Amino acid sequence: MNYAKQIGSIFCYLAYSKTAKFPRGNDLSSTKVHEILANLPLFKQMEPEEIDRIAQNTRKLHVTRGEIVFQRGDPSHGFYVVVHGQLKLAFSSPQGVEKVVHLVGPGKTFGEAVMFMDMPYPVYAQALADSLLLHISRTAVVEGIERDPIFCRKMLAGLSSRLHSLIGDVEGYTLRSSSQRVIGYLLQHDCGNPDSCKDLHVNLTASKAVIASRLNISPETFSRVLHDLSAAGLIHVKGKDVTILDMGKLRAYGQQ
Amino acid sequence: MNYAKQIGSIFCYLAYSKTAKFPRGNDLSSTKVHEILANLPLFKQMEPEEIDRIAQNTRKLHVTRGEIVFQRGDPSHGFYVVVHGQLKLAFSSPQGVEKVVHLVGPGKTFGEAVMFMDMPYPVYAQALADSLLLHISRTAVVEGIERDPIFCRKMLAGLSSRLHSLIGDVEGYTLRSSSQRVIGYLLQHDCGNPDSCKDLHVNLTASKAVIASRLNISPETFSRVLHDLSAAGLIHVKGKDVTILDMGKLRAYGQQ
DNA sequence: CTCCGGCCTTGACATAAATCAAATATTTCG
DNA sequence: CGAAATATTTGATTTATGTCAAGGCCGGAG
Repeated sequence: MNYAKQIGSIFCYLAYSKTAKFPRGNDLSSTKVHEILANLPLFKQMEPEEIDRIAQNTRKLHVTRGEIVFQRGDPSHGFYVVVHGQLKLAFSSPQGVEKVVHLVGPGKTFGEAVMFMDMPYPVYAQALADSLLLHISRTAVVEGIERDPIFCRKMLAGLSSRLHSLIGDVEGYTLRSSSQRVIGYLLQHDCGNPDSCKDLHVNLTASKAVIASRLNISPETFSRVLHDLSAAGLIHVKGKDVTILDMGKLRAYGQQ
Repeated sequence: MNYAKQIGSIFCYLAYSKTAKFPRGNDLSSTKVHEILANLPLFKQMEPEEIDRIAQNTRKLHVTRGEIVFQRGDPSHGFYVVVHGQLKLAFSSPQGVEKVVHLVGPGKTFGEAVMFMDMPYPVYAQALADSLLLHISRTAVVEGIERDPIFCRKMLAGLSSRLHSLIGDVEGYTLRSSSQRVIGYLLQHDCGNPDSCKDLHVNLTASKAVIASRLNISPETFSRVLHDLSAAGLIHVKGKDVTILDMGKLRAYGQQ
């Protein structure tokens, strides 16, 4: 069975050189909200006038690197879409240790779950890079659900898949060693056909410390694991570029 | 701030002496499915004829202690309600180590999330005691969603709260020590007003080994933590009965 | 009652991974 | 460009928790 698939989605924050679903170079702040929304899978099926209704209740949000979008404990009034940039969702212990739960990149949404409950955010959100977000208000979503069962089903599907990936995370945290988690993370890039991926190039989208936290290991351990895998000739690391030299052996290494 | 609330819901499987929402002594297999459904929060708002429609697509399921309800990898065709009894959801590593993700007791549901995706179960379900389950078919749910936006919202709320509690679990696993997790588990029984809970009695609903697995610690460590807390005069343990002797100190002990 | 088998506890020991500390890279920015 | 800040690596040490092993307890079967 496919190891990467077993591991689930702890490891969904690698990116080939260009993942951007939105134009990058030009001025996005002038892009019509409607356009962006219409391109999200969540709204794909919607009538234009419905999307307009949503757009009416959507506001653009520019955040700079390091900026906090919301704090743990804040009340939720809607959910967010990342147009470009990257954010982390994390909590910190009383002693100040930080744990990254999730990394969110372009085209991805976050905060849906909290929106549906009368509960404050259990995590905080911080921008890892200057980013453009959309904030879609709860009322628009609730209306959308009343009106459109398909939208509702998509919302359910979205939550379900988030839940599924969290289960994968829990499995990783509880059942796998630190090196297995790192390997699973790298193998996330497994393309369907392993044979065609003899020499796979991978790009870490965040600082190694952040990724380490996401994998629930210390930066030191992360560094050491990468070192060991390099020494074993399984990967090659140059800065944020990781080349998988031997997919099969890497997968096998993770199995034991 | 309230520690137990921070910890979230790793720890939702303690029970006061009687939690049963369903009659216990008499023959439940003759109870009308309709009745049981109508008492679930999920279906509370529904018209009787709608509930009938659901009941039409529901089947009763008797399982005996140790029986597997579904395996990891099985396809999902609906979700389950526990009428009475108890189940565990768990996965096991290639090396055969088992990790309990969730304990499900009377009145609770499981398997909703997987139902909404085209994915096999990521965990398996096994009865910890002889149990009566209902299985509600996916088609009934999908129909219900089409027809009734309120039902849809409740489904969303249910998934959201599951997600929320999983986040709490992740927080526990990654940020707390083993003794903190045990304490959080015990404090789950925090009633709203701490002053009125000077002497709280708690009952472990599953074997200590299962609970230890749920908390992601070895049975030995679990035993030792309980021992230490007893030695410190914070709790008193007699078999599966745990008495919290000093709530405040127990909470403080967990804080550091 | 009393014997058996599964659970639980306790102790001794092993170990993965964290922490601490210091040396290098790498990036940022005046 | 070059200095300061930040990120990463590497080594030495500590520590929490797991593993192994043995003994005790308790509840059910006979």
